[in-house]
Amino acid sequence: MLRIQQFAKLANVTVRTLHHYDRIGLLSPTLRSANGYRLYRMEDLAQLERILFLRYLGISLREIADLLATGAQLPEQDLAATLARQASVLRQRRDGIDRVLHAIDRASTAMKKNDKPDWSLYQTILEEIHMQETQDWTQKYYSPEAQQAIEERRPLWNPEMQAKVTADWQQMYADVQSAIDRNVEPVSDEGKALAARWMKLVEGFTGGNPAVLEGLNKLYADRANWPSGTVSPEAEKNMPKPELMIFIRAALGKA
Amino acid sequence: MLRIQQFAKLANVTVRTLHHYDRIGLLSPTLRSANGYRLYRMEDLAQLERILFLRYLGISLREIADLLATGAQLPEQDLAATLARQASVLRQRRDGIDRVLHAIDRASTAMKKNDKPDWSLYQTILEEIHMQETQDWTQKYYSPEAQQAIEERRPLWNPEMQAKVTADWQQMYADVQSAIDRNVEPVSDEGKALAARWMKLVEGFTGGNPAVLEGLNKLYADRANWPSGTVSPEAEKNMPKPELMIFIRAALGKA
DNA sequence: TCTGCGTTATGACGTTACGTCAGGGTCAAG
DNA sequence: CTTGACCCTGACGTAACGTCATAACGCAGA
Repeated sequence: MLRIQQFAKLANVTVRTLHHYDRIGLLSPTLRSANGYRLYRMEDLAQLERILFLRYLGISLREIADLLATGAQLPEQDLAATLARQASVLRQRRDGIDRVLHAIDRASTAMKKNDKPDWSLYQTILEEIHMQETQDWTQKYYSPEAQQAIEERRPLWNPEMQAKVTADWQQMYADVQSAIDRNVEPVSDEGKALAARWMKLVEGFTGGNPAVLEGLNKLYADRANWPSGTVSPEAEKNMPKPELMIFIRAALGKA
Repeated sequence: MLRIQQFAKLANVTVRTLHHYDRIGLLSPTLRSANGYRLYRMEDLAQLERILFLRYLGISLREIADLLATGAQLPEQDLAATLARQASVLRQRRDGIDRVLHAIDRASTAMKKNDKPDWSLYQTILEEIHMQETQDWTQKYYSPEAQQAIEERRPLWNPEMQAKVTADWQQMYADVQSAIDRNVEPVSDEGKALAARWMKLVEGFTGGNPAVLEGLNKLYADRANWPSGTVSPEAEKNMPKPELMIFIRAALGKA
């Protein structure tokens, strides 16, 4: 039975933080004394520590509340698994920083050799930073295994490759649209051929890994919640229209 | 001559961000068109990239503005040095994450062996996280060399060592206070002996490294700006009173 | 018993770095 | 001459607390 300050000291947080967590319903003390004082127990400390760890991972208090609410039901068995998942998040972050460090190194040595104008120097570094930032928020969609798989295929993604893939998809969309316009049946031979070609392109990104595919689907399903600006206006135009997706799903016999 | 959206796209930021930076005076376009449109030049892009990089390092926009204002005067010569300093910040962060990862690992294997209550599991991890967080904001006081020196001496710091050092300092303060109470002259033999003992204790932390000592002094000099809560109430009591410092400085012939 | 200091509670405004409308001009194209 | 795509300037919203302000609680010493 600890009063708020004692408790705060144990967990290395401020009293105000505990007040805040109480107010937003993230962590309320198990009981109040007659005079209204918050009284915490060791049980609360364990919960608070879970919270603080998740906070360290960069998860918002809102999401932490959700995780803890739904996660509390789960059997304790996967505590190790959870820890492993969280470790993988940290590894991602560490590797991201490492890549930025390498970018700095490259820029630094490049600068020593030929005295380039310094502005192009930051260019590459910031590119790396931006990649890392966008990657950061996709973490919640991909499983650790999927992320690792993506990571392994990363070296394959250079600008020209990127350009070719974009062109391929453009052609793909055009062809499917054409099929729809011509009232081609999804289950026809042409429809099935298109679907096969589509899956082939998807495989180009997933590398045939089902975990990656699953993450990609989750990511797409939640596209309403994408932070605005993640998809540039021109990329927006390059996204498949829903009717194309419906056609392909039909051709695959999935709906 | 780019208009705001074009410019934003080049730097991978939103238009709103540029508006914000303009308003707070962090980055204003070199000129405005007759109709009031912001017009940016490549020169501005270079500046923005410097800003974004510093932002990535976790520096507040306010501090970035200060850095850029004072740093602009400096000769360009130390661009490489600046970059090196910034890289060292990132290395610190990466290593911090690494330590947390190791803590997770240790906790994880410990859990596999004997099924400890899981709450003690997070304890050690969070200790590591907290250390890393406090270390994070001391970065601005210590030079990269000093930080590295501290890092190297890190293994020496275990809890009992910590306890002994604290006790030593307590005794030190008491003895100096006693000397002051007895009206001992700072320049007397006793005063000089106390000062020598004091410096010896300081050396216990600095390891005799002048860079570390300098950082420590900066840190102490700016103690008015320490985020509240960094020093726990009891540690507060353990801090040397200003008169003690004055006595020692006098004994060292520094004032 | 009164006084004083430390602790606690609630309420409310401040902060950082923008996001997100709202209301209203600009400009080239159809 | 009206779109549609950009641009402007407010101005309020957000997240996770920090920082007072005000008031009651509690315990020790005079």
